[in-house]
Amino acid sequence: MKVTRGKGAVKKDKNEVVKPVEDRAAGKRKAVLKASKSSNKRTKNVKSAKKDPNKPKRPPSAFFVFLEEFRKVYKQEHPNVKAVSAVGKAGGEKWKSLTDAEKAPFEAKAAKRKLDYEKLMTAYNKKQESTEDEDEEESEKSKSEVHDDDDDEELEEEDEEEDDD
DNA sequence: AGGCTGATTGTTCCC
DNA sequence: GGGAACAATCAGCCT
Repeated sequence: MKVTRGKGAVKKDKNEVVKPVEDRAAGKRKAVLKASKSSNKRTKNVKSAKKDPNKPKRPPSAFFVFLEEFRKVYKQEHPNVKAVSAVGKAGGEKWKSLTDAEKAPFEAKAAKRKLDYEKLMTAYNKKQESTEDEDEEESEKSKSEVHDDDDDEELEEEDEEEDDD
C-alpha cells in the first residue's frame, strides 16, 4: 500500500481552508507526503533507496527548538487542545512575532545541533562510500563499529549567555 | 493493533 | 541554485 492512503484526516475534499494564510500558500507543499518511501527522488539509486541504518536525523531548526518549549507552555494554557496542528499554527504565529534577538538563543542552539549533525553526516557519507563499494552487504553489523562511549560526549551546555551589547 | 496524518517553519540534501 | 523532503508532536482515524 502506498503511504498516501485514503486517510480521512486530510481535508483535501474541498477547499476547506481552515485559515487562508498567504504565507503558508507561498511554499506550501502537498503535505509532507512521505513519497521518499516509494518515490525516492532524493536517492540516486534504487539500490541505495534501502534503509539507512545510521542515517542521522536532521537537527531541529531554530523554530523547532522554540516549538518544543512552546508546546509545553501551550499545553499548559490549552490542556484541552490536543491537536498538533493547533500548536503548530500557534507556534508559527508566535515565532514570527519573535524578534531576531528573541530567536537568537534558539538559533544558537540550532547552530550547535547543526555542527554536531555535520559530524554525523561526515561519518555517514564516509560510510556511504564503503557501502557503495560493497553491493548491499551490511557488513557494518559484522564489524564492531561500537565506538567506545567513553569519549566526552557531554559537551552540551555551552550556553553563551548573550550579554547585552 | 499498528501506522500514517496534520500544521508550523527552517534547514538540509541531492541534482 | 532550486526544489523537494523531512525534522517533533500526539491524538485521532483508517486499514
